[in-house]
Amino acid sequence: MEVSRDSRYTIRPRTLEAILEAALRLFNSDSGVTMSEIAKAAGVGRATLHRHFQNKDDLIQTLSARCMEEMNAAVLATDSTDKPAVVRLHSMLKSAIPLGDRYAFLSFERMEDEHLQSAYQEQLNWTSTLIEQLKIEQAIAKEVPTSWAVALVDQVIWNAWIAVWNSELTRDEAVDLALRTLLKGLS
Amino acid sequence: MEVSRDSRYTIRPRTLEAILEAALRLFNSDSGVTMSEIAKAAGVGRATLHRHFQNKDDLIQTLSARCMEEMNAAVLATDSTDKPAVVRLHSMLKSAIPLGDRYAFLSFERMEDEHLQSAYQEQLNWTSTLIEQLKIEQAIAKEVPTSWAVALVDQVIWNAWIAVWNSELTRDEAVDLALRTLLKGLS
DNA sequence: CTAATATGATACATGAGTGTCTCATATTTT
DNA sequence: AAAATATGAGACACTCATGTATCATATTAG
Repeated sequence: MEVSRDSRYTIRPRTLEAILEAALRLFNSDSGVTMSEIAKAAGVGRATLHRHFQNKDDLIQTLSARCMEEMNAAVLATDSTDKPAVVRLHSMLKSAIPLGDRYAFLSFERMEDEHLQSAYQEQLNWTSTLIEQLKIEQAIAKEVPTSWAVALVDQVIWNAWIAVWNSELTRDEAVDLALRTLLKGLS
Repeated sequence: MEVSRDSRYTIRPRTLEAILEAALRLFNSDSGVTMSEIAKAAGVGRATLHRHFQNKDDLIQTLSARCMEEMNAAVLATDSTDKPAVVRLHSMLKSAIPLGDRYAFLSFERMEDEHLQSAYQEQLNWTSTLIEQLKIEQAIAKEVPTSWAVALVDQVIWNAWIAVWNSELTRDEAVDLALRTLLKGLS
């Protein structure tokens, strides 16, 4: 990985991080950002961007892959299949909410790359399986469509991340509120 | 209202409807649609678009105003302040979910127009007030931040509309599921 | 039916974002 | 310190969406 467009140059770690960090932030507030804006926000020359990424799609793809890896690593690191589904959901939220911006980016951007798309689908399937387990353990009702539950989980994670980002809630408060909302609603 | 850019021409009702309908649909799937794409989807010449809308912002603004009116009319028509808050929430969902695409458009697009922005803020305040009433009537817990509840209502409406649009749920099923999710979560 | 006029198609000008290249400079490596 | 090399800045060409103007045609109004 990390193959630059122009093989004559090797991107410096700091440059790469600055670009991806700025790109993630800007894409989350406006999917129509220009390469110039990203370069400026990253404190990097516009030419450097084009030196290492063929085009915007290439940048998005690299960013998507990065986000996917981070999410998978974070969630799987704390997951333990043998524990009750509610516990698994809680630790999943605890891992995912701090990475809410990554999560949202993956949801928002349309992925043209097939490999990435199937990886994302796998992530959705992971959540589906967890939902099914929650149903078996009667933590959530059978009548609730799994697709509805999966979508709600996605949105609650995003909600929680926003709240933390706005300093409306602490990280732990957001996690608890998210779990509570999923299991018991607002009551 | 309905003042065209070029005062020499008066837009025909069918043309206006076709444009706004197509624009709403396309904007909801990609905020970066071009005027050409909108014209094509509306079955209208590109020139006609420019004849009646100064620019894309003008189109978005007109569309926003239209959506705002529809939402307000639909929600206020069935609202009755004297009824229990849960009943009001239910009828609000019933009115709003079929207009989910309008609702989402208003949430997604950043409104530069001050008048529209304050109108939208007023809508959010309306929801906030309803949430407060729900707290007083102990339908939802006091500890839940109102901002969290408002955001959740927004997202659940969008969720429900998507489910209906995908034919995963009937309109009534979606309304019930949305209400249930808000009040009792997935359990 | 006839006049008025909104629309479609086309051509054209403009501006913005993109992508490439070059060279001086800053940074890293040895 | 010296060599290697990644970066920044600027100039350039290219593409595409935007916006305007014109004229023939279709639609509507009288």
